[in-house]
Amino acid sequence: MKSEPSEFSIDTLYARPKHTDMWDGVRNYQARNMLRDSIKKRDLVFFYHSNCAEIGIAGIMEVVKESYPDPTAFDPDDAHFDPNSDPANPRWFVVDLKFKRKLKRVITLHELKSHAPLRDMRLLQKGNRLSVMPVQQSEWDFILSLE
DNA sequence: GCCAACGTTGGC
DNA sequence: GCCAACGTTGGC
Repeated sequence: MKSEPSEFSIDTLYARPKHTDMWDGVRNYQARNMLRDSIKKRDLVFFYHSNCAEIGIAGIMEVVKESYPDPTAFDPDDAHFDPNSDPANPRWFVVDLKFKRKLKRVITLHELKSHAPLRDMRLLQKGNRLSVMPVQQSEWDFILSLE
């Protein structure tokens, strides 16, 4: 999952009560579908820092609560308010994530691109802009071996 | 700040 | 249903 650290970083998550927060504000249907349907409790998730000085994978989170409606979609004062999301038929979803650990160092995008075993990673495909995307087990293991 | 890639909107 | 216009993402 991607976030701009100027908005919300791995350290922001750590500073939250119980090191846990909801992953709100996703407003893309493909990403929504993954949040809603595919991501399960106890899944592990890479925290990717985008659009910043050191772009790459910064840490690991754990899903502690499966999908439920994104409350920010119902709040007119929230930047992610969506008047078309009806509480009776919510359009957007969140999961709760708990900080697990930071990687020993940020594994940068540049470095990820340099490794053949990661060639097919969703993150590295051209034009990819999804903020939530799957990681294969083999990719996960390989990335952690780079630490 | 630039711009390629992509998603969404809305007129027709 | 098509597609031009527009907005957003995110690396550089």
